[in-house]
Amino acid sequence: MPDVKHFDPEAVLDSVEELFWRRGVASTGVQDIVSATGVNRSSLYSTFGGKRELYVAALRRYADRRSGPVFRRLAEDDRGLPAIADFFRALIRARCSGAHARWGCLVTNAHAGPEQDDPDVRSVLQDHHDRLRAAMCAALERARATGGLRPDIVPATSADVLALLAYGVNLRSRAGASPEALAETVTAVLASLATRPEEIR
Amino acid sequence: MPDVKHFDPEAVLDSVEELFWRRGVASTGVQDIVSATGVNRSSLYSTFGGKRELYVAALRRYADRRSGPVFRRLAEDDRGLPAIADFFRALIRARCSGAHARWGCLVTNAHAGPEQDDPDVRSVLQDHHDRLRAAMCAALERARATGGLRPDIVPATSADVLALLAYGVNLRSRAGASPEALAETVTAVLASLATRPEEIR
DNA sequence: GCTAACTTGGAACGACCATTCCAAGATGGC
DNA sequence: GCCATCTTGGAATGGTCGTTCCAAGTTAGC
Repeated sequence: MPDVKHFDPEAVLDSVEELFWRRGVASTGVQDIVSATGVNRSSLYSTFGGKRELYVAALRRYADRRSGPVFRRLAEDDRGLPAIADFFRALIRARCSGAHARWGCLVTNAHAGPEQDDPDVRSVLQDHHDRLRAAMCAALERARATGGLRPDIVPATSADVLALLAYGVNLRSRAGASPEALAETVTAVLASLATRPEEIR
Repeated sequence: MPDVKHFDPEAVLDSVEELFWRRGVASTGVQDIVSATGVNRSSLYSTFGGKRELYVAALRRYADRRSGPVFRRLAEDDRGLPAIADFFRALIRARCSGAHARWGCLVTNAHAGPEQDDPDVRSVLQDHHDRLRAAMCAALERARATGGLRPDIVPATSADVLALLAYGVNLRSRAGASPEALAETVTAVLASLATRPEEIR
């Protein structure tokens, strides 16, 4: 009976995610979203709530659709350390070149801003962190199973190390760190985990 | 001949540094600075320039007076790995408890915001990063000299690892990471560098 | 005590902020 | 074609933003 929406909310969230990712929450106004999407303010507010809700939705979307699949692939990859090496290779490439070069990671960026003390945001951060750690841990356990991990390495603890390392890569890539230097840093960490250096590939 | 300043610019910068540190650049208005310092807008503008200049000055001050001495102490400490362990112990304590708990590091935070593409800000970030790496590298070379470092460890590369780790600690502590978990993560990295586990203390 | 030089208080600026409101428009079922 | 129902356009809200401006106040040298 009623009128139907004249736009695709999912497509709007895509644009919003990109805006917040590239320019940050504080620097992105509702007007910017209106301009970028072509959707009217009223429609934005009636559909999503407000700026805060838009940000949380975009953040959740980023964690689900961008980080999520990557983490899942890592967790399901049964090669062990080479899987982790590939993860970091792809990460560094995405952070330093291509369409999103020097944008960092939306979730990582959220850690550093005032937005992180919003409970909804905080829960996305925690969830994201747990999933990253779990994926790392799974990959390390594969490495252990195939004998690729040094005997004194504890997967759960080293998963934390690798997670923090990923945040570091996300951060420093924003300031223009060279992909080569980042790759060397990552390789050094992986070498400290491997029984044989060639394990990392 | 002229009138003299009725306030201490250094004291103002102290307050400004704290405001930007705690609440972030974007969320801190000039009005907040006026209220916190009691110094009039006109005086602020005629003395410092504007908000951008105030932020850059505060950031530089943070790097010089907060990070600087800590880096210097680390670089001059001749104990090797225990010096690095102490550095991280103090870092974690400062980030997770006390007056600045969960504030993170002003320089680390600057990486994630839109302020980082200001050339002046960028140069502070680069300088800060270089000094952190150099201090880590110096400490690692001491460890090498005293035989505390595994033979396959390259100080310069591991310095990069430790620097990224420090950024990771700064970031995650903001989201409420437990000091115990962070300490365990750091210990795992240090253990991978040491010839003998007891080297870390 | 006068004056030149600088600081200070406080109002005012225009631009932008997120949000609200309502009349006008569009739609699907009858 | 009509109506109930939702969406849309666009103006308007009150607030805050960073910055500017100028008159009034304060000081040191003469």
